[in-house]
Amino acid sequence: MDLKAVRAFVAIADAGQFQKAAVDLSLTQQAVSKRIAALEKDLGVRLLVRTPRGAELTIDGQVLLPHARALLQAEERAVAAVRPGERALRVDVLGRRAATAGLVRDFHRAHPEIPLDVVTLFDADTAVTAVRDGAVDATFRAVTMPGRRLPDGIEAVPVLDEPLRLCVGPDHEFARAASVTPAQLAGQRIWMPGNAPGTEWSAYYDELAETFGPSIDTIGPNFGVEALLDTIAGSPTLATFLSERTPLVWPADHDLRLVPVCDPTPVYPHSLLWRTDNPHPGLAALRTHLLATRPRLTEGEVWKPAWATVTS
Amino acid sequence: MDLKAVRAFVAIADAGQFQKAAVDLSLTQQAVSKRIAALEKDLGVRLLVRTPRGAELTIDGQVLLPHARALLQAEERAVAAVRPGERALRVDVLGRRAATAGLVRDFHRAHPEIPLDVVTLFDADTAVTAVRDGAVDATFRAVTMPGRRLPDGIEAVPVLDEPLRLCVGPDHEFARAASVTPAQLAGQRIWMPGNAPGTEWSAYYDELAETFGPSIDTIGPNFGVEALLDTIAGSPTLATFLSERTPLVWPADHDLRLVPVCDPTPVYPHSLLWRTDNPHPGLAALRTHLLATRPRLTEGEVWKPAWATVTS
DNA sequence: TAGGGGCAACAACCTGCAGTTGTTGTTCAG
DNA sequence: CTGAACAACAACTGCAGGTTGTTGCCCCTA
Repeated sequence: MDLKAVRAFVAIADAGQFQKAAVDLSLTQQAVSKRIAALEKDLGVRLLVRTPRGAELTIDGQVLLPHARALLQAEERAVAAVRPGERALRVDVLGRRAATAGLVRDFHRAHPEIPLDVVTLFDADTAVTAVRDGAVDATFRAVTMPGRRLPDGIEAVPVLDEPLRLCVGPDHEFARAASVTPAQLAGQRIWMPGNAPGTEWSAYYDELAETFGPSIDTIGPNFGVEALLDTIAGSPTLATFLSERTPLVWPADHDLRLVPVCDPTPVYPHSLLWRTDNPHPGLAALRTHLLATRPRLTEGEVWKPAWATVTS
Repeated sequence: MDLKAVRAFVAIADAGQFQKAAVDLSLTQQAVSKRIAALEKDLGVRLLVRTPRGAELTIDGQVLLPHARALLQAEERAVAAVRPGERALRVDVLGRRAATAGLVRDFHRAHPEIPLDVVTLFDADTAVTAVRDGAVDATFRAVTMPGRRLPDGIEAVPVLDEPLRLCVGPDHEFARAASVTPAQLAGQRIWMPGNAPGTEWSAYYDELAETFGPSIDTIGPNFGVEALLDTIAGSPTLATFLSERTPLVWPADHDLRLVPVCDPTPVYPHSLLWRTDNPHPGLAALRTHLLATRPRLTEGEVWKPAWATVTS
């Protein structure tokens, strides 16, 4: 299917005749005629009945018309999404399964009128660079990276401290525990696949392991969260960290437990980063929304990596 | 924007490299490379970063990808809508403002899983022919047309008797009447634009005028229902017929009245027509839904044209 | 460190299609 | 009966989109 032909079809449906449609499209009548002939041959149905006074839609034409308009609209949206200037608000999230993706979803529900594009960049470094260059308008990250400082003109505000939960199967040693302490995790095997080295997730878990002693496998093949939970559910020794905010379709036949971790509670500190002089109107709305809906900090003592402390 | 290029882009995003995408598309790597180059030039942004081990999405590429998929999906739906066989259920309604359009909307709400296309054909004759030829699966019409009989193999069942309401402005003689009788309408001027001669609407109002004596203008330019209501609201003599089921955005500043017509109540008899041997699964669902939600007949005496009486 | 493999871009060529101009055939209004 | 309006048909042309052949880059391995 050729979009130029579709555009010609819609133009004729609007104009009622080939001639006028051709003028609208800055083409000759013959060119329009050919486009329609090609489209009709493509689809195998007649779309227009040619009369001496113009053209009328056949039944198939009537049926196609709204779909054709939708198609052109989809094209327009696609082009607009990457058009420099006046494009949709672009937000980078750590991962589509992470809690920040939920925050963005909430924002979209609250402000459906603001066009939104969500991307996932490789690591905080890439994300900060992208924000600085204006390639994305905002990013949810744990600031700052170890040994790094934010570039000038980039602002950050903490929006969510995400407490970790230990996810274990029914035969695990902690399956019936009301809670565990990080100290109890020393020597445990915790599996966190899908965290590429160099990302701040990986750095976070590395520091957590170094501080409290569990062995955390942040590498290894990532076959998706379903496969991960499958493995956890069947193992008496393996565990993983999950957030209670992680939007999951919990498999009904897996008897998994989410055990809180306390004294201190390891939290993953999400902040919103943006460029101070970014004039995008959606950005201000996003900041306002996030601050308004920001939950209270976790009660009790929390732990986060030293490098992740936000000054604000 | 060229759909072939978009398809190449999505193929690369899925495959991770030009080479494999080219194989998937049954093209050479060079052709795919050219398509992407053209697309990038078109959009004015770089979509892919070429690496020695394949290609990765840029930020713009990440943003475009879901839009590109949506675009291809819209194309697929458009093609499917006119593909002979296994296409969506096609229903013809008298007009998108008429009550039958509301019935179809209700059906779609009740069965969103059944793909539906709505068309509006010129008159009952065209509609019945279309049903006979299989071009549409069902039509809502007033059967039978004067002097016509339904072709063999076409079945009809009455689904709605739509009572007419007289719509008048605040200065009209009947503006404060609780109801009027058709006999009272003798000599009144009633304006029903947009009913082309030869359609059953027109035939209906002609017979109504002949039976009870009002003068009904079924011709004249149709500037849309808003313009009609505008005129009615300002005139002390003009009136029009509306159905209370007509889905309208009632203009707040127009003090229009809908006066019931009784003794007898003129009703517009909508029936569903379909081809007995049409195997479309959605058709059975539509019939079932309509019969289940069919309202009781209007109370009191009703009037309808002799030719519109349904034998069932 | 050299060599081979894998990948994408570049170059040259070729086919065909999309556009143009010119013309015909049909219908309708005056 | 004639002219105007409209769409289809015919012939020509240029370039877009494909092909094959080749280069250049990077990475892995011996």
